[in-house]
Amino acid sequence: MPNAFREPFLPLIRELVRTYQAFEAYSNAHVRELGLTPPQFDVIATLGNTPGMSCKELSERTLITKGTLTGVIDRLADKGLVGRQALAEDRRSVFVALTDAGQTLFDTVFPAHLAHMRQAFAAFDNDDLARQIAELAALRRAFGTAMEHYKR
Amino acid sequence: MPNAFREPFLPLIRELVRTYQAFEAYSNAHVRELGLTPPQFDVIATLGNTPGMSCKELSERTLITKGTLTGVIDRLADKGLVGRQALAEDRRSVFVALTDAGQTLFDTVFPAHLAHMRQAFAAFDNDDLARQIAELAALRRAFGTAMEHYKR
DNA sequence: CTAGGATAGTTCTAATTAGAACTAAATGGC
DNA sequence: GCCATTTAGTTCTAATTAGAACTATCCTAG
Repeated sequence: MPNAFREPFLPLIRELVRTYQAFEAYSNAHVRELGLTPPQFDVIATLGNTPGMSCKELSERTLITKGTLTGVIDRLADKGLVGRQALAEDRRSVFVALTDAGQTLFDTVFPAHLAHMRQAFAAFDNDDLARQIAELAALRRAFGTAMEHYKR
Repeated sequence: MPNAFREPFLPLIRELVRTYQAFEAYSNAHVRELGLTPPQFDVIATLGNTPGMSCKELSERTLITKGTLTGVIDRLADKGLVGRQALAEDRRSVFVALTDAGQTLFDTVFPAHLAHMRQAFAAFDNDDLARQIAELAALRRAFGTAMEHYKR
């Protein structure tokens, strides 16, 4: 959203959007080479080395909306990578876990992806990372606070 | 993409994703109230106060891919907000500009949206903004550099 | 205990996304 | 001038997105 009006925050918005897109481009280039879509990878990564979890928890952890998550899980189930089970203690809930094939895939692709991402961060030390995290957190909180006021 | 492995950059990735999503949630809540989708708003904002431009330039400025842009422009044209024209000097090109109705809408919604976004940044001074821009730019360049090496 | 309200997951809609395929047009090396 | 290559925009596919509607289930106040 360019166009003048001399608002000093506009360049920051632009930088945030471009940084996020650069991240996605870099991360997703690798994920797609693994034969997965980005959301599919997120689900597998989140389920990896866990006994599984409810759709609700998976949605919260991956930030994928529940409507979309159903489709993502469907397609992963079709690939034989995840399985669904009813939950006895809450019959509205569905328990989702990696299959053996899914866990095997996780064991292969997750370390590879970490190595891929690590390359982008090679030039940053821990102080750099901590500083960037703090700046982003401040920004995120500002949007969250503004959102609370807006919804009022 | 949670899961241990103790990689110090993982929290930064998470923060970037969450900050971007917080931005989108805040920005889009307002845009949707204006009766537009986020990409539609971007196109109108980009075309506002300009004589118009080619699809290619519009795509570059909004970061909307050309396949998607065709659909976005189609729907804006259906709303009577933009018009298309052939370009005499390059017959492959299409020139896109706001209609009078589109420019009127821009004159109404763009300042409103700036005011909306300004609220989120109220607590930041110009030094804050400059610092955040610099941190994000460093991060973006790191992804860009890693991407160049990856493509090689 | 009961009923109203909240919730989990699925289904649905309109829109968007990446990227490929395509056609028409432009470009530039030879 | 010719032709191979590149490019602009459209069309297409599979997947995803936000959010609403829905059904079944759970929770809690009275």
